[in-house]
Amino acid sequence: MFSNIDHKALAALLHGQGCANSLKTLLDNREISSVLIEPLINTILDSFSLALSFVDSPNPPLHHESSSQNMAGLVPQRSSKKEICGIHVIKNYRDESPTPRPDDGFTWRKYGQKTIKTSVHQRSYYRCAYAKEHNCNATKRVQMIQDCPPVYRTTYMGQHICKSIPVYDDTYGSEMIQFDQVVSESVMPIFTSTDHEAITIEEDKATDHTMNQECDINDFLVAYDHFWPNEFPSFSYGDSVFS
DNA sequence: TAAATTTGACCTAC
DNA sequence: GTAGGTCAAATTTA
Repeated sequence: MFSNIDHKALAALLHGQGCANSLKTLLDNREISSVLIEPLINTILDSFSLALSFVDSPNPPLHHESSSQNMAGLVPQRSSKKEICGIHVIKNYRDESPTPRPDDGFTWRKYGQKTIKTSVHQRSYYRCAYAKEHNCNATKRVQMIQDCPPVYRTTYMGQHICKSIPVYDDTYGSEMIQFDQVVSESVMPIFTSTDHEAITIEEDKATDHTMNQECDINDFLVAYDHFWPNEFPSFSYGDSVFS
């Protein structure tokens, strides 16, 4: 089952989900008041930051002091999530485009490919192209998880410290991640980019039994084809910006 | 010809 | 012993 940290990350996400629901209710009722809305938005953003921090960082930042009290009880601490050589898994994205998207804002170099026992598809391994020059430890794994339509899972690991220039507008920061709507209580919330293009986040284990068992509540999938045709909402992770 | 990719071998954790 | 991850030589591509 989930670790204590996973529970806290989930709790943070659910907290943000609840606030997103409240925000939606306000908007539905045309109660467009900054006094009401801003605290909710701040709390939602903090929920994301905190949830990510449980996964990624021993010292998670809180972007909005104004709402940090709302997250009382969700004390950040070092994630107990699976580590490989001290590197934390960061994100999984599901790419429903015919080919895995290479232009995620960083330059990658393929260094390996393996047939995975639990999947008929091979898994490709990439590391940052500047791994040696800048001692950047960022890596990613790309694996097809479905033939029709082609679906790829990309798992990002480590942090980019190479300061490579993201393809997408850097004006998006972590604070630009926002909830647009919440589909249901049983579905993870939806990210949107700044043009409000919906990005579905699915909990992985419940739906993908063909993959190997690397995913937990912290790993989620994003429909790339919803994501990439528009400006990718880069989000900060420590000193890195993930796109 | 340099850079990128492929692929079999090797290493390590379980 | 097995499986996943990485290395590095060989091969391909621009």
